[in-house]
Amino acid sequence: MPDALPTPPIVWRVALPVPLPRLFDYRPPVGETAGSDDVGSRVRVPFGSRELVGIVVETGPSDPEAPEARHAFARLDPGPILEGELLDSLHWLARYTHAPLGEVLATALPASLRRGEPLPDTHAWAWRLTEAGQTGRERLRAGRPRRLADLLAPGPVEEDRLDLAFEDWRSAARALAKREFAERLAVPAAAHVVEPRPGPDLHPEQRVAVDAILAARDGFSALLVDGVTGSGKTEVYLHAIADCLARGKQALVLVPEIGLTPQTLARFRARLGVPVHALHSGLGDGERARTWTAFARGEARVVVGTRSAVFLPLPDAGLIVIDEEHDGSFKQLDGIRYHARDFALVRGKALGIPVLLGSATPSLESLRNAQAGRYAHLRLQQRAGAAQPPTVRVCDVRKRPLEAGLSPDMLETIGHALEADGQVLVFKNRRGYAPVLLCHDCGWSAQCQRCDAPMTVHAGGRRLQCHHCGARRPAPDACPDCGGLALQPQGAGTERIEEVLTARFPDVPVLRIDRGTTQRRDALEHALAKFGTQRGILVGTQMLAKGHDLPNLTLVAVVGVDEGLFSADFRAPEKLAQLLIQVAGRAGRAQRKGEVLLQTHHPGHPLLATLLAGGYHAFAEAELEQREMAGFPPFAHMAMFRAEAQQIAACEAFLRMARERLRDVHAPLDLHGPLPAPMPRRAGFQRMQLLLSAADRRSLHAALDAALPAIYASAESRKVRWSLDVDPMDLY
DNA sequence: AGCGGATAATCA
DNA sequence: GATTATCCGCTC
Repeated sequence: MPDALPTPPIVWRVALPVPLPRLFDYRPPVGETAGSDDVGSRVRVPFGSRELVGIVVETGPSDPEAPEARHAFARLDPGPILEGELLDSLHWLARYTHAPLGEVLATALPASLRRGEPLPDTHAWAWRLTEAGQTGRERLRAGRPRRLADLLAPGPVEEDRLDLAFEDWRSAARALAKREFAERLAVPAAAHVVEPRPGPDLHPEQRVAVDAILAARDGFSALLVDGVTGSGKTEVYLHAIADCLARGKQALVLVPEIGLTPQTLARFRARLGVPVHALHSGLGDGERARTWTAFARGEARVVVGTRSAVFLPLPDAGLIVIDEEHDGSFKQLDGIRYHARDFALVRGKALGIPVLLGSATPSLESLRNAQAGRYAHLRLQQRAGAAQPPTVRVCDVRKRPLEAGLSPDMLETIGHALEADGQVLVFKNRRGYAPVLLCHDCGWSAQCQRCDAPMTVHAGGRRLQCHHCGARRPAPDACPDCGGLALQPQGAGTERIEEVLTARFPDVPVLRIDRGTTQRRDALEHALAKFGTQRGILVGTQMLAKGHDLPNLTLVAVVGVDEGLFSADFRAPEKLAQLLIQVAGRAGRAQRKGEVLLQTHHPGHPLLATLLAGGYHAFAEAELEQREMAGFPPFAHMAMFRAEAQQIAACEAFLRMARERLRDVHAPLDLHGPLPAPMPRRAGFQRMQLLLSAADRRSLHAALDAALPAIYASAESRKVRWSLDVDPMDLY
């Protein structure tokens, strides 16, 4: 009988947050054993000279060929924190983005859990009366504290219920607490349900949509809720979510970065009768981890969140909603370049639940999927209530004198709207005073020192700022080249438009809304609330394009149309059409009929003509034909390698090497590049890119799978910062 | 990525 | 001739 070989120890195969496309083996801490139920648990391990937190993704006998595995320091979780559908879907995401699994798993976890901190408590808070409060309650004068005390008299009430029961209870609670009449206590976060409030009656189109969603609730399907502005898409979501909650299931609602307003949350809270969690970048680490854990434990039922909320565990999933599904903010542009909408669809499929995609201006990808029968297409073409669609007019400004880019006709129309006591929105997608500072004598213009881009003029002409790297400096008084004093701001941003309108209409308030004036999340809400419905002018960028109800808005004036008409990016027409429709949708949401004025030098441009004559869907149809003829997405599939380094030669060497490795695998690919990036120098780095395009997704992925090991291993890759972006949104 | 070790450039 | 910047290679 041969000698028994020593049995190899069972090791953990751990995904670590490092940019290396492989797993690392560890033996468990001395005295512990590894088993397959460790998969999904966090472990703290030594890695070179440092210490990292990783996730066990496999267990098995150690590889006898490999150097002996080190011992892990500790197992951090008693059981898996990533498991089931979420873990499977994250595996899929790592394969699809061709990113290391460890980095994908790290992006999916809230920061504190990524660092290895224990899962937080998920208790809720409630208020109750103290004994002094019980006896002293009757002596309180009528008012908020008394009202709150009466509410608490029968027993403790959760804060979520107080949110629904009366506004501003927090100040009343503080008053009671100060007198030691009431106290806050931790209570289990049971999914306490109060009676959901019924919404308004559905109109027939909404009814059809809701019925279709409810009929589909027992399995995966994608439903495109394609409804014009004001058609009541949110009401449709709310009905679907209420049904999902009534069946004891969880609902995930994804909204664009600027869509998560207090109003949106208040509306969901008021209607659904359960705690509605918010998840966005403004939240602290602790709060994010608590929400994540509450979902993992099945305690939380509904979340409204931005992109990263797509990573929440949903053990009792019933529905996923992606509102404004066309919005660019669903795509992450750095780190793991995932698309939250697409990942949500993958999760919905794995979970066996419906996924609603809502928009007034669906992405061409989604429309194509609807046409091909992969998505149910639910159209809402009527505006709810009394609202009527605005009239849209093109304002030809050729040969007209412009004042900060505003034509006389435009100014006159604005004046008329103000005389009729209306509100006017002037939309210009450029912040700052002017996009360029130019010397009229010699042609010099102010460029950023670290980027290939002109600096934007700010502060009424006194400051220069780079919108790409954040550099700032005072504007020069004289031209640095010729010494002349003929420096002139060229073109107009929101700041200059505000200046011109203030001078022209001195007796009405002019409010400017852009990233310069409105940094914080709720600042926009406050500013708009303060502005109210009075006669006046709003000047703003994208920020004003969606959401906010402005019931007295009668005129929307769009000034920067032309810049979008001739961009090299194949997605530019789609983005412009979506923006125009979204901005136009701001007008006439209530009783008063709205008017939209598009100022352009190209009144005959086919994009504008099609959009005006046939609306977004006519545009989309024409644009899809263009894309098909040109071989662009959604009729082709793309990926982009990007590289940046101090030396452009290093970028070029890396991308040429990548191109050769991709050619080696003989896949049916089109390779474009290496080419300079649209902005060849940014923040001091030289940048180049290599575009891959394939008629079918499978060959694109097969080629990448085959070529990436050599690309990772190459010497060239260590001399640059490089990334791979599957389904890039910006080619130029 | 991040770290340690090695080599190359800089300075009293 | 020692100290600081850049290059390399490795991470179970």
